[in-house]
Amino acid sequence: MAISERKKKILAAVVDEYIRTAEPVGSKAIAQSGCLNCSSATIRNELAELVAMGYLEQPHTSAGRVPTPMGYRMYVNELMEKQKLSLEETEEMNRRLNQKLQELDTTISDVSRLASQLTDYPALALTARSAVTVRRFDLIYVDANTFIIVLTLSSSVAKSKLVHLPVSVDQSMVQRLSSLFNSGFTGIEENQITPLLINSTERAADDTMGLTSVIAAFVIETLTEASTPTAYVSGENRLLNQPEFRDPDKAHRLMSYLSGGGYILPPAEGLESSGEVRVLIGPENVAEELKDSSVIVASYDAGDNTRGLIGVVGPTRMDYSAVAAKLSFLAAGLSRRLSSGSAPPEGMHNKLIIKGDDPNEHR
Amino acid sequence: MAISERKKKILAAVVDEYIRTAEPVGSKAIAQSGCLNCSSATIRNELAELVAMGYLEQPHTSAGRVPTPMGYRMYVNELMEKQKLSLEETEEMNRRLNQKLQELDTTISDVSRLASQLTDYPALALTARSAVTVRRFDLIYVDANTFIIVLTLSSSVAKSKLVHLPVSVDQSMVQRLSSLFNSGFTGIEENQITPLLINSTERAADDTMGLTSVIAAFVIETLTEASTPTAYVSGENRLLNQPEFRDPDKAHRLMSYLSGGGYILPPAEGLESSGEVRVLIGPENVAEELKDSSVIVASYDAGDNTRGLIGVVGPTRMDYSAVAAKLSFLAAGLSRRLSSGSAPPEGMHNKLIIKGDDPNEHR
DNA sequence: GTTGGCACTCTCAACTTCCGAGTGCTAATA
DNA sequence: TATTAGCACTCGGAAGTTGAGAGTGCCAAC
Repeated sequence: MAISERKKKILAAVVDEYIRTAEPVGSKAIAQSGCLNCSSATIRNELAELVAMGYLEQPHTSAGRVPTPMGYRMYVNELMEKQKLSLEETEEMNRRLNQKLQELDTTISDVSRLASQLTDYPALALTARSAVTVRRFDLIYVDANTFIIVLTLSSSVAKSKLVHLPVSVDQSMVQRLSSLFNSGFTGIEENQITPLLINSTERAADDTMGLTSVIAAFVIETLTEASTPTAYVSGENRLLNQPEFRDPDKAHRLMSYLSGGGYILPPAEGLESSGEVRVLIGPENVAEELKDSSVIVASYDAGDNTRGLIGVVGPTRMDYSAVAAKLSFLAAGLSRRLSSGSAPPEGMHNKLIIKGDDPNEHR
Repeated sequence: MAISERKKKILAAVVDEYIRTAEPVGSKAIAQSGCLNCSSATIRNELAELVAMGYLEQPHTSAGRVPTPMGYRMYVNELMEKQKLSLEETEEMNRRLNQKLQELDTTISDVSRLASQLTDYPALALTARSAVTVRRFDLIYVDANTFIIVLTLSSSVAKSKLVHLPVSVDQSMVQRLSSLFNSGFTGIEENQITPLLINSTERAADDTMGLTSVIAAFVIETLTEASTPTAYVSGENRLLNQPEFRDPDKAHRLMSYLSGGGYILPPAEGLESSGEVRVLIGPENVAEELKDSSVIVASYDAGDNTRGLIGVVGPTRMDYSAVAAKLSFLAAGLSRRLSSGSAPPEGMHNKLIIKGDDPNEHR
């Protein structure tokens, strides 16, 4: 059965009102809201039909109506007015985003924190790096017992490590290893680093002290770390602001789940363009713990064909429109700053390093 | 007025029982617990006096007694039996500690998570690095537009950064800068890096492209970061396990405070030897938000004359004895692994890098 | 100094009552 | 045929009531 225009309006009104008040919505409230010119009785009839159709439900006879997941779905897909952020809001967000991105390194987890602050829901951020390889090796000889490994990754990040040795090495050995690693270990992914490769390098370098395996271990570690998606969760405690989580047990369940990490995300994969937003309502989530919560995620482009996610978790009664707008904005801002060219994500703070900043900015 | 031996026993019994059950403790319960041979009436008399002395209080007439902060303080200082960890417990903790420390980098925040898991309270870890300087500079020339900065810090950690340039530089310039920084910027603290110093270096290097300031900025950033204490909080949500935080508002208040970072710690400074434990009970805390919670912290030695803290937060009704034992053990373990010599905290995973591992281990 | 006994207090859980919001239905109306 | 006004009915939740039980303080006896 098709849903009439008026029913849509009524459904939208119910969802809006419920999002605002967290209380079941009665026919009278809708009649008074003024967007329809008809009496509460008419609306009651319509409401009854919307219940029959599965868009709404009643907690009990003679309470107001509450949207079902199906109702929210309809709302998200067709009814809600896509919220435009006000000028002040975008400025505020830009300001804070810039501020965050000026700090180094922990960018992504900071953005997750920012998302949580802006939406007042728990937020999560997921990096999803794809294949990373070593582009270049440098070994710096410090003294007979110490050298530094410097790896330049395909993602244009340099990682280094200081190694102390219980035995002494000479400079020529370090040099030999450096060139061997540069030819043998660059451009390959972590899973292509086999014991065989390590052994042959060790023999070729005439290394009897196990230096090769130290270096190889660092390479494997670094590549694994760089290509493993990690999830950052922040603001779990904001859940307690929501009336539906006044039950400490319920809140605790979800919060532990969230703290546990981001097993939330399998269903959220497959977002294409950055800034695109996906909404998962209640039972649409695969995780049991999320079956009566909603997740909103936006994807961002981190360069190198990799994309990450930022999102928030809340009760099904979420302000989908506002949250979606904010996340989308954040994701887009993040993409602009991270993806363009192959500039390193960290430290765009200096004027000199201007590669691929926001193309809309005139400088 | 001095407190009699029997009163101490009774007080200890009340605290123990209250820690166990979170319910006010009645005279009968103590009489039956069997550690005193006297009737409940006698105990009632003693209890009344303990109330008068300020060690206990009654939520209302005709409820059992509950310890006051002063009562807890007495308990912690004199009465509680210092809990010994069982063999299984220490083994389990060692196992997990080793496991954590094999992973790199995020060690401290991992240990905080571990502390939270072990105690089932929210935990925090604070690094408190002191003055850090650069010990050595290396600039690696990659191509005309790219070079890598490698800083070796006095804390025996190497930090690196890949720099892309919009202009081209020649190798000799990079070399010049490298030696200038090595002579001018090593061994000094962040606050000694003045615009004057930067300017003179710039002129000496004949650098018209601002490379000097890029490098200097990275140095400042790195030193600042390395010497700024950071706090990691984990397991905030475990608070909800405690009956005293069943009120979501109360829980929320404390959790937000914790998520905000570690302003908790000023009062906890001044712990000397590592593994030493300090207990702050209720109003002894300076932070308003902690006035009816307790904090237990243990200090660890991170080498280089720096010490950090790990601790947990919970209701005043905490199992002080068990928690203190566990934290002390964790802190000691952490110290052993971090402090000895100047071995880098990260990556003890390889047999080769054996500097200053647990001296009790025979290998 | 210790104990048993007893009257008293106060909380908490269970139960009851009652109000009002909101419904569904019916009959009247446009 | 769609809408509206009116009305009886339902049900949840707040407020009030009650009773049981745990625990106390105090007194008199040991």
